[in-house]
Amino acid sequence: MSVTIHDVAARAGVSVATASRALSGQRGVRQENREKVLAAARDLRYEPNVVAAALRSRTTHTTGMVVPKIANPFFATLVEAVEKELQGGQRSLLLANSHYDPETEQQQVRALLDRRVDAMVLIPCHRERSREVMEAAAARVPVIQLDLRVDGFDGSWVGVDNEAGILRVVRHLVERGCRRLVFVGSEPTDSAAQARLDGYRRSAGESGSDVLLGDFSKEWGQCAAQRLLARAALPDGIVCGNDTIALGVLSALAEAGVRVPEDVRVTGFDDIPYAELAQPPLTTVRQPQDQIAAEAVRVLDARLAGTESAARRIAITPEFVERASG
Amino acid sequence: MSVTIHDVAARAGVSVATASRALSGQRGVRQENREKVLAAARDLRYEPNVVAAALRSRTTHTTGMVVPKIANPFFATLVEAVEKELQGGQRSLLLANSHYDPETEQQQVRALLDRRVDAMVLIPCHRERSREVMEAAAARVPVIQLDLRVDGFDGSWVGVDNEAGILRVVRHLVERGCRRLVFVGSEPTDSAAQARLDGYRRSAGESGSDVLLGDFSKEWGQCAAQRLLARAALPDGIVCGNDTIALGVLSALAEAGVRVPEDVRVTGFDDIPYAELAQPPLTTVRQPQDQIAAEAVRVLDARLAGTESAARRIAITPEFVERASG
DNA sequence: GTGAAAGCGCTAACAC
DNA sequence: GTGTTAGCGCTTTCAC
Repeated sequence: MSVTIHDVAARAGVSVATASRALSGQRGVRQENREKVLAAARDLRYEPNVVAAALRSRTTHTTGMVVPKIANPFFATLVEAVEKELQGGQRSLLLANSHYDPETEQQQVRALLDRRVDAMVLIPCHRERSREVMEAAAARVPVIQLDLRVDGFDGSWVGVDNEAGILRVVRHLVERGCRRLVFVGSEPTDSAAQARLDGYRRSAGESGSDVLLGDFSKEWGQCAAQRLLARAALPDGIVCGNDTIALGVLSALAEAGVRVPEDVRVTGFDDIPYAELAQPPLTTVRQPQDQIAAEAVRVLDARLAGTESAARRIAITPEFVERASG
Repeated sequence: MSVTIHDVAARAGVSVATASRALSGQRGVRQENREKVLAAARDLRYEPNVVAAALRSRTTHTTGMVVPKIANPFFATLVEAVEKELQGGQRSLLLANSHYDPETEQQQVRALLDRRVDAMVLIPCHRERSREVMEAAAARVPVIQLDLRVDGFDGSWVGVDNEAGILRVVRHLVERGCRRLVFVGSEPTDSAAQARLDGYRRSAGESGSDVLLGDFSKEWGQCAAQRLLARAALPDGIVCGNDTIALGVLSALAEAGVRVPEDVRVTGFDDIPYAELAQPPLTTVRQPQDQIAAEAVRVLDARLAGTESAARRIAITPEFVERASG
């Protein structure tokens, strides 16, 4: 069979306890013994069984993460950033996808809990229907909500101030002379969709009621653009709920021969890598994903260390990025 | 503490052995007892400790995956597809990122091995320098190489026929009248970069030697386009190593006022979701990621079941997608 | 079909 | 500082 800590201890001429201490870098082992153990481990090509360690120590050094859709570059970038933060602390990432379905999300969270993750990074796919599972998770391990959050749930959250972002966009468009705005966004099933819609309604004056709601896909962007093209008059500014929608809108407008920004200005949200590649490059609102991920892991670490127990809400003000489209 | 299988067994009035058998759905338990155990588990809200089960049974029902860059939508889509396939078999995905660095890749694979994953899905970031770690991994658990592979390593692989894809693109451009082609791709550090470059060199005739090599980023696409613009004469066709490069090329050309496809035709590879949104929409080669992921999991399952032991090489012919850019 | 008992490989008390 | 010992919670022989 494979070599165990007993073999290492025997070869080093110490007990398994000492071997364990030396291997896990604890202090309280004589330097000479520590070296003997490490040498023995190397010689025998010892590979620690972290499953056994996890069973005994009740910590798996694994963090669970559930995202609505990995293929969305915005979430993928977030996953990458979280993975990178955890990596620094020698932890692994157990990843699951909810496909924006609260029931799948619930199963996934349960599976992660069964696997005894130490902590969880969750992007709850529904403002309301994700509450139950969030509470269940938070009752068992430290949980941080990333980007999205559950209404009326008293848990920690890190994300951007979505309303402020949209306000900034609308102000910009108005300053550029836009008078007839329209919002193309997602049905407010998740908290970001809700906040962006709220922000638009509050800041867009008379245009505040002109709103087209679907989901956060490029297909919806294309579809919404078709509807706008079918109107008697085009708006002079299209505020999109995210970049993917905006990219869809842009492609449909280009196909119809509408000029951006001359005929109509278009804006997005998120600043995904493809926003700057659009023709024209997309004016948008940048989410600092590395910062969001770093804060999230920091909150989790504080909870794990017992340093902090109260729920934290960290809203980062996003950065407005002006490009040619708006 | 939390409720264990002993509590469930006690409440059901059976031994832990019977409880274990009933809970894991094994046959050889009287129907009546099975139901009593299941009812007890439900009443007590029993949550199995899969860490303990894994220690004893030596299977974690977890698959490890290492990708070069999660944020790349091509890889993200692959991750999503693999996750979906595993999900069907009640398995979880431990995900890691190599950042295209063989040393990081090695650490990540080691960490996954330490965590006793049952199998691994690897996208080796380097044709040569990933060999050592691939061999180490393959010696311990079933491993499948996805998309990329290691030169001269006798392990299973699932991906597309990259050469065939490029051949098809070049043929198309030549049929459209292109005579002065150029290839903008990545240095052949990974197997796909190599195969695409080879395919171009073999099929592009006299243009076969006109090649600009960098990496698979949009920044490189933009940079390469600048270099082409600085030439005395523009080529009439730009074959890009992937879509991200092509999107970068397209944006730089648009900024310079070059018309696509009138002045120059541009093609990509992968068919990421943003390819069809480009202006003009990008002609490219589609990789059937769902199919690739499904085949990969199937190969792994066959190895785990002991049904198959020989290395399998599955090359899927990719589909040519003609759009306006080429 | 069922139960008793023996570990899986490790860490954490506790004694020295 | 070090060793002995007792489990972590489960699955899996092996008897019956």
